[in-house]
Amino acid sequence: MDTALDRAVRVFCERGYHATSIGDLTAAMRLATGSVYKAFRDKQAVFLAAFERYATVRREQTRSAAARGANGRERLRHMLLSYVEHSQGIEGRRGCIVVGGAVELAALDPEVRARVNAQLETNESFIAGLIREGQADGSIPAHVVPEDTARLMICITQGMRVVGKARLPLDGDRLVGVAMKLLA
Amino acid sequence: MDTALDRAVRVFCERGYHATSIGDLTAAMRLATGSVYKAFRDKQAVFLAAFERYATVRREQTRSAAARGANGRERLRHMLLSYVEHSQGIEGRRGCIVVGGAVELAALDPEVRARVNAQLETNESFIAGLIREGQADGSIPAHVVPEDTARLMICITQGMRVVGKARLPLDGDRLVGVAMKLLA
DNA sequence: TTTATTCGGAAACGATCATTCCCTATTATC
DNA sequence: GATAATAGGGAATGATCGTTTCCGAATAAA
Repeated sequence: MDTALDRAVRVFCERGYHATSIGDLTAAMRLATGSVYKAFRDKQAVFLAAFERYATVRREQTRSAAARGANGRERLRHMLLSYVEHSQGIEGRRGCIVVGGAVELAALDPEVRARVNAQLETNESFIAGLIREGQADGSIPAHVVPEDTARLMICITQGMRVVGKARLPLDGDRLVGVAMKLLA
Repeated sequence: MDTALDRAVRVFCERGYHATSIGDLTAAMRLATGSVYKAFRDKQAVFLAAFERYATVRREQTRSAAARGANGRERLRHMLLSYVEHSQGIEGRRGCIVVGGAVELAALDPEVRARVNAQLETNESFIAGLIREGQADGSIPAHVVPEDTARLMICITQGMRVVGKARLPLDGDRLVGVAMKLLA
């Protein structure tokens, strides 16, 4: 079932919510129509489950990428680099279900909007935490405002997914090199 | 007709492409079904026309906002501030048709993807130009790389539209204050 | 005044959508 | 070994989609 959900994630990432038919889902999940409706109340429920699954996986990936840094500043650098990588190539082309949910459904579905907000705020808190760690270990100046910088970095990461979906190339080292100025 | 197209822009911004039915369009444009198909080949053509209309208006708004600055650095500051304002409140909630096109259609419609790319690259060139102006007038250090910084700023602006659509509040002065560090 | 033409409006079309229902295996229980 | 219960597969359903077609009104030409 989790593997079926992973396949649903891919379809929703690639095609978004409205362009994904139940037929697309059953084909991707290798499940019949009836089976999908046995497991989920309706299409929105499939989307919400896929959303949570995606968010969980991405949270872990982001955290493990950050963990590779030796101090707060380096952890932020690795996190940003990880975001660029995921915004590029096949995965970048496929897209992010959080960005898709925000753009396609935030205005139409309060339930989805709440999940998107929760995910964005969780990420923002994580980034702000990394900044504070950096200030504690001396790798980031004290005058950096964690909340403001974190919110701008959220804009950067979400924007990278948009640009990546449009297939503009992103150079990780150069982009992150510039972005690290925000911690000066 | 241009006023009808403006109404179509609003609907496509708010609901995206697939969630907007011809019925939604005719209601918003105050046109009958037949009249829409007299003026446009199909739904995609309406979207492309709305896209171009939106892009043109936004280009002018961005340029006139930038023009309020006395030097390159100040022009960039005003441009970023303008983007935050447009990403907030009613207009932010409504959304950006370029971001919507990128997220919802870039993977499915090569024609839309080409328009999105063109719009992003135009904006990026404009920003890179402002940076070079700032370097020429001494308001921006010479070691700033125009292309890399411009691409990151594109990520920032597109990301702000995503975050604004999710209805997270954005503080213009604080956000732009942080972003201006990229020009240090 | 009459005729031809253009323009907008609404009904009708086939296709596709999300959803429901029913049937068939398979497993577990007694 | 028989039976009840459950999970999965696929056809049927009503609604809605994008699109086409036809009709009437308004305008311009004759």
